[in-house]
Amino acid sequence: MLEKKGPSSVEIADWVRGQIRRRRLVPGQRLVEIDIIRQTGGSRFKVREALQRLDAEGLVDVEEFRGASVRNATMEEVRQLYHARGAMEGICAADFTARASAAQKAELNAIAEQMEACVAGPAPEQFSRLNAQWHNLIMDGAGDHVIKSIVQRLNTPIHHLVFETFYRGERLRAAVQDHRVIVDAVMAGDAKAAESAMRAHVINGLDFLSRLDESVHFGED
Amino acid sequence: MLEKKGPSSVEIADWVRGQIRRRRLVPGQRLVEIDIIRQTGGSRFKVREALQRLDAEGLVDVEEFRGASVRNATMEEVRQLYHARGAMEGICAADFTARASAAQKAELNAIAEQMEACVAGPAPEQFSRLNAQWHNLIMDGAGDHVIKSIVQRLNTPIHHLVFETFYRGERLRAAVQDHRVIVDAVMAGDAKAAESAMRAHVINGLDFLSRLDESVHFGED
DNA sequence: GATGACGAAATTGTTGACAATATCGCTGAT
DNA sequence: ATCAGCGATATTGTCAACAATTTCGTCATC
Repeated sequence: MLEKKGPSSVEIADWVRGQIRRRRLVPGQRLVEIDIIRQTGGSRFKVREALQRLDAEGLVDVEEFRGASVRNATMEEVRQLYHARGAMEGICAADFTARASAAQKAELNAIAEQMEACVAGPAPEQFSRLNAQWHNLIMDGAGDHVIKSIVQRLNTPIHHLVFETFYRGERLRAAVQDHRVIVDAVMAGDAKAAESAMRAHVINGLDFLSRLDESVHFGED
Repeated sequence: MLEKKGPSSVEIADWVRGQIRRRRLVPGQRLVEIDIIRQTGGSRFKVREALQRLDAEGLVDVEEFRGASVRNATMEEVRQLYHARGAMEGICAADFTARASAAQKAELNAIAEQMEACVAGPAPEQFSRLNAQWHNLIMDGAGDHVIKSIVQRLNTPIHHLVFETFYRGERLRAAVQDHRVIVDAVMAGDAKAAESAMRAHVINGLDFLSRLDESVHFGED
């Protein structure tokens, strides 16, 4: 008999993280323990452990006697997160160039081509999925697992922002161009060029976001 | 009346982190809840919350029914942590060049000069303290608080390794030279040069460590 | 003497009840 | 009508007892 054990604190933390990524929980919203218990089936103890984890990750803010709430990033914090991410993914691009297998490099190119074909399409979800695949492939092929986990943690608070940008056609076209430059550098075996191109690519995303921010303010309540 | 409350989970986590940094707790060592309760005065609940936090930070490893133990970094993990740190501190060096006040830049130079005078001295602790001050000043002056907190988290598992290197005179001399190059770039207002010099400086530390690792193996039990 | 089963001790996981605190609505006086 | 004070309710913090699991020592057997 498989007795259904309740979820572990790690699984509960993953669940909350997923809710935040899907925008079912928005910045500033309070996380009431009872609600999480009802929705995940976990015990109160495990829920509180999970919230401590998320607080350590910087994703939620736990205040004494006032509970947890989803942290909301200022534009300056977003800027720093993007710069950090650009630097880390740049390292991965260089390592990918030097260490990835031929098959992985071919797949990188294949995904980039799929994205090119997808630019005109109406579904940003598809594009976003391919984009995630592409970036993950680089970090995996580089063998930089520690850096990958850091990047994923950095990304969670700004995940929805990244997704927002994919609703704009111009951003899609720019991203595809950036990817082409990076793939070419990788294929040519030029690690330094791949690194700086990847870094520029991420910073381009930040610039695009900054311009959006000037017209529509994300950070407001 | 100030009733002395027990330490919070954050304070307990800080205590454990400090013990690990001071090498009173070494990699692989098991962290028994009872012992931490006795030494910190915290309740079991808070101790467990603290251990979850540290697990989320990647500093300890919590296994089901087997408790927490200090995580033991492989040389490959150390390599990635150094590369990540180099990239992040590089960003800070560039931002420092662009954004720091004249007073902060003068202080940066002053600390560098103190370190130069300290090279011949017998106390690596003094040098290590100045080094930490110098690196913190750059991150503070750059205004990159988010990046600073990431760097500090990355550093904890390798803190003792960084300290080890300061026992060797040749490393001290090399570090002082690197610092001079960085300070000069900052003073000249050349952000790009400051960034690449800072990055090279951190990677130099890694190289030194790698050479040490070939003769003396740190990672063994 | 080596090996495996068994059980006691140590350690961690879980639960529920209770205390402390904040939040919000209500009452009443001005 | 407005606001201060007060109390009820919701939520979080704490603790102690109990259950589950691992670990280690013991003893019998081959």
